[in-house]
Amino acid sequence: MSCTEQISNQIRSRGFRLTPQRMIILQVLQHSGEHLTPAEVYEIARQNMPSLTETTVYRTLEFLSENGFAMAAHIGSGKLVYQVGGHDHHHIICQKCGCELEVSHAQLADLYSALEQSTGFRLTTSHLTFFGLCPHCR
Amino acid sequence: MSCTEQISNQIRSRGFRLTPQRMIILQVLQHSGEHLTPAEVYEIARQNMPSLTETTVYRTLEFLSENGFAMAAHIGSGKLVYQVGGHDHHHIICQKCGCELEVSHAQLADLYSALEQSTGFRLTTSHLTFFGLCPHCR
DNA sequence: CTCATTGCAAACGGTTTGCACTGGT
DNA sequence: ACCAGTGCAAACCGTTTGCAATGAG
Repeated sequence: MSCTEQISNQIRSRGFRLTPQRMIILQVLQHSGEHLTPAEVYEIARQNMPSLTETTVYRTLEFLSENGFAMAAHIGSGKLVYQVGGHDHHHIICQKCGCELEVSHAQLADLYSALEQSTGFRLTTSHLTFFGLCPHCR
Repeated sequence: MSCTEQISNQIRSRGFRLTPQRMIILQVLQHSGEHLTPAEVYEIARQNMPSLTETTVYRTLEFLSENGFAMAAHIGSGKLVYQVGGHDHHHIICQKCGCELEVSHAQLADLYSALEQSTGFRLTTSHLTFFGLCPHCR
């Protein structure tokens, strides 16, 4: 059973309705693997379902993240993005040229446990964005 | 000479004009010590200068951060905030009750140098926001 | 059949822009 | 006197909302 099917079943079994809109948006997120803005999701999903509205994309993304089917994160510049699955990673963005580098969550694991210990919080942040100057621009 | 005066002189000596609006906005940032949203700056500054417009606040804050007189950062929920000085700190926000905890930059210093080493970037991020559950809500 | 979900259109909040006026240098 | 900086009003973009119609269960 594909991963999308797993989620589909969960949606139904939790008493929500599995609409074509939800399936397509899920597939878009799943297929891209990356984090997408609502506008990006809309653009892609629309190709399979021209009748889809942006409103529904917003509502569906909120629905998915509220119920743990997708994750929402604020990426640099304050844009909201969504992604499925647990591919935890972070970004470093160069302030000058705009290039991006991915940082695995493993590199932050120590920091996370140290912070959890010192603050008592249980951390769930799924995405951090660091800014700086890349080797080329510094 | 006060810190505001230092900046004032720098503004003039770099060929920019030192307007009452810029002085008041600088004082607001300096006095608060915290990071403020443009709207908050506007609200406070307006008390001393009722004729001040929100447009000017936006343009002045951009001017200040572009020229290194203030720092801009994206805080959780994608809001843009500004602050003066180098009071580097970060926040942990509880997803449930919304309470905030300040995290000193010292706790992240090790991570920063490790990241700089492994990526070659020179990091300048002035503010990170972590999300999680506070001791009370977890 | 019922109610969750959708589409449409309109409102919203934060931010940006064009343009004429003002005031710092 | 000149031009950087301001105020005003209107545009802009991403997001949210009210309401009637639809379609999944």
